[in-house]
Amino acid sequence: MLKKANSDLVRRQNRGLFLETLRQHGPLARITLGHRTGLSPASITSISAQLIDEGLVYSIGEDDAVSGHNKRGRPQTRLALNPKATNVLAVSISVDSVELVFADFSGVTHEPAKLRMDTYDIPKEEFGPRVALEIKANAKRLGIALNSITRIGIAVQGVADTITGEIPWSPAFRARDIPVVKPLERILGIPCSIGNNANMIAESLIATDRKKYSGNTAVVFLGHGVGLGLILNGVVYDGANGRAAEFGHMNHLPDGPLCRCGRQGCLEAFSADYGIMRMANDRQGHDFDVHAAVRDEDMRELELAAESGDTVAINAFNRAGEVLGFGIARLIALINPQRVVLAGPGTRVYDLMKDCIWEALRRGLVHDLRKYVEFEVVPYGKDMITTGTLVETLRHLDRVFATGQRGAMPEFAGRKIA
Amino acid sequence: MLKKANSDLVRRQNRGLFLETLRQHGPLARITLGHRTGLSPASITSISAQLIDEGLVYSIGEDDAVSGHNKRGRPQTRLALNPKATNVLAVSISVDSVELVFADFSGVTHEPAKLRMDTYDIPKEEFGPRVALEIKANAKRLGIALNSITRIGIAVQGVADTITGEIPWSPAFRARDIPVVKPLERILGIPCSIGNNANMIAESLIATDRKKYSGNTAVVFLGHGVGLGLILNGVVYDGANGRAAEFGHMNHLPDGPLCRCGRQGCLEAFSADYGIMRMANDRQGHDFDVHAAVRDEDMRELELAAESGDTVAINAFNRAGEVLGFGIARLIALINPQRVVLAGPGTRVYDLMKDCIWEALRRGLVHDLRKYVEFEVVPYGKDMITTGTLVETLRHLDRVFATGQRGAMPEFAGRKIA
DNA sequence: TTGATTTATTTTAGCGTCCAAAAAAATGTT
DNA sequence: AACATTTTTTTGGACGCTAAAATAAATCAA
Repeated sequence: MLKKANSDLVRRQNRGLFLETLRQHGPLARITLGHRTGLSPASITSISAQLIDEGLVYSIGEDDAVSGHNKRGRPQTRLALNPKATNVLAVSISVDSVELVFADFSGVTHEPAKLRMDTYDIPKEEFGPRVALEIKANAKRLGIALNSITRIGIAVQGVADTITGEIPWSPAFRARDIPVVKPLERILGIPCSIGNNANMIAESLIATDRKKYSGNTAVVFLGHGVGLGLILNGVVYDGANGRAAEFGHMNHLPDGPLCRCGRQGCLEAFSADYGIMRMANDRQGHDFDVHAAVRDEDMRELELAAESGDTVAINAFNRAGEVLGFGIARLIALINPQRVVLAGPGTRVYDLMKDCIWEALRRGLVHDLRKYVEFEVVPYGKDMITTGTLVETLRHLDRVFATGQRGAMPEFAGRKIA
Repeated sequence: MLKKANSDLVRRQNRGLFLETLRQHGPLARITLGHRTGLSPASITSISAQLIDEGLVYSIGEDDAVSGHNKRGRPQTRLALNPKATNVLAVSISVDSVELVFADFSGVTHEPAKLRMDTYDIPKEEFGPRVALEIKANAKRLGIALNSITRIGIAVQGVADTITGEIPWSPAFRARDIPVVKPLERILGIPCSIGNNANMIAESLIATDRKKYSGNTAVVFLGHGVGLGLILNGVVYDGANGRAAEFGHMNHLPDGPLCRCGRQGCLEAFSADYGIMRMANDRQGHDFDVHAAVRDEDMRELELAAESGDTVAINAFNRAGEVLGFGIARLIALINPQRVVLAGPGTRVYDLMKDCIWEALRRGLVHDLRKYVEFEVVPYGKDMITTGTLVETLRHLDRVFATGQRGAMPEFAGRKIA
């Protein structure tokens, strides 16, 4: 259904386009902005005057060697996002650790603050306040005024409900339905949003190469669990309850091995670290505790064993790859993405899984569908999650600022710092 | 990524909104259009004057008892889509049959023309021309000038590639990659588009109850095959190659029974009519010809047997339901839709499958995801497919006409009728 | 019958945003 | 110093929307 359009929409959209373009390409001269956005020089002048006036954008002089344009004529003056316009914060939650990354409006980050926290056993109503406390302390430490932060993005390992702002289930917590967004907003008075790790990785991929990833892309995250970020028509897909893409808990084999979620035969029960470890230990029975976190060194050891020819270890990784392959086959049958990206620490052993993934794809997917999909394994950087969270958060702010009326941000009205 | 906005966009969007609103609600007075669209009376006057001038809309007098407003004051004059503005055509392709439904711009249809055609054995390059011939003949018979038809929508059982306009694979054809859109466009000189049945059913559901279905909805079609129409964020999802949602060929069980697509263990191999029939005949081996169409009377007979207590028949339907349930569980894990709709002739025996579907959902899906999804079985009307096709086609035209410049329709430029 | 009242539609005057074209600015070239 | 070149700003107008005023067309009430 279309929406009513008027000059307000035009302003919002073109200001948004202006900010987006600066964010993507970095500082640009007005003339270049004109080319990139398709707007006329006159409009660019007008919009930039406003944005400069509002403090969102500033002029960074002539900057000597503007590549390619050191000819004659009036020199270009480049415009940039004003770092001082506002600050944002990315929070990444995983087992026993919470990471905070502060950034300014131009996207420049401070050194990440990695906090150890006993997430697993913390009472659920204490978690939000505890994080809020840490945020206050670290902001203070870095000399960032709390009221200069206009938005907080949160990434979580596990299921994130983007609508309620809670964590319905996560390997990081024993408890369920942990409220995060509400307590943080209440205590800090700053708008928050939450999403899952895989979606954030998808966001960071879009940011690094928009053209490549902004079609229909599925980002499969391999690690302690198996996650999925879906980019559909250039936008990260959230589902009806903000809980889409529970790829790890997509059933592979009815009545298969026990999964952390309590069901049997989920993909994760084969292909996540604990599934692989269980398989390697040949312990299908209930003497294996699926809830125990697999220690990184144990996993490394298993990888080494496989690489040096241990058949039991190799079989475990092969099986993980096979099941993953069938999962991806199902995914492709449903979504028909242009591109499937494998990411996460689990890709370290991609070589041990590769052949089985492909064999499963051959067995489980018609050639017509398979042949168009491009596969890619991306080297995993831990910062992909916080980067993606920041990108998402800043883009949201761009849209808000594009309205050009602070009044259009109800969440800012009468905001007080607790 | 945002797009540049200007007054052109505003015009397009508001004219589109105007037409969409009339299409959805039927004839409306200007004042009501104002309320529905959010546009001011002045704008409505201006837009309607243009559309009337262009012949897209006309005034249908006062029409006596305008419900609720037979009070005093200046009477409303209602506006309606002008049936004479243009004509469209929906073509529905299935095994041995091609159906043509002509409609005018207001959506009023002529009696469907159901043509018998030996689709299965027709040489692939003859199919398009053959259909074109039938279209010409039937248009003539109905007194519809070919050049009054501005768009043709085609629905097909099986896989439709919306980008190439071909049918990569369909149970209706022995051949593969049957060109449809190109020959029709070449011979008739009319823009065509193609889609699959399940998507068209999804379109027709959106048209009947926008509010209910335009969130995230999955429409599962049960019949000779198993299809899926995905409505994501209110829009029917097509995938990267226009071939999304090959739900029927989503693998259920590695190395399971042979499917028509040549793979083993596809969902369809259990839950489509031929899968059920094979199971009932207890013929897992290769003495069962998966390519033979199941006759409707045989299927009815099996249904009757099951309903009167035949355990073999009951087991076949139960198994079909179980596999379908696991398929839906996987679908929900990936997409997290608000609503899952079962449609198609296969729903006749929903009662025989219901319990197994639910049991499979219980086994294959975490409760957290399951609890939010609403299930629905819609009575199947054969016309859902052509209705959906027409709706989709007319909406496309609305958008084209909304530009207000025939020049904006490159496909119309210099069009000649062969 | 006539004027008051009511409701729908059209007209008028003005606003915001965009854009083409002209003007101005700032530098290089000769 | 005059001209050339390129970027940016200014000017003047177009388009589409809207509030408010004007008009239209009916009912109601005396």
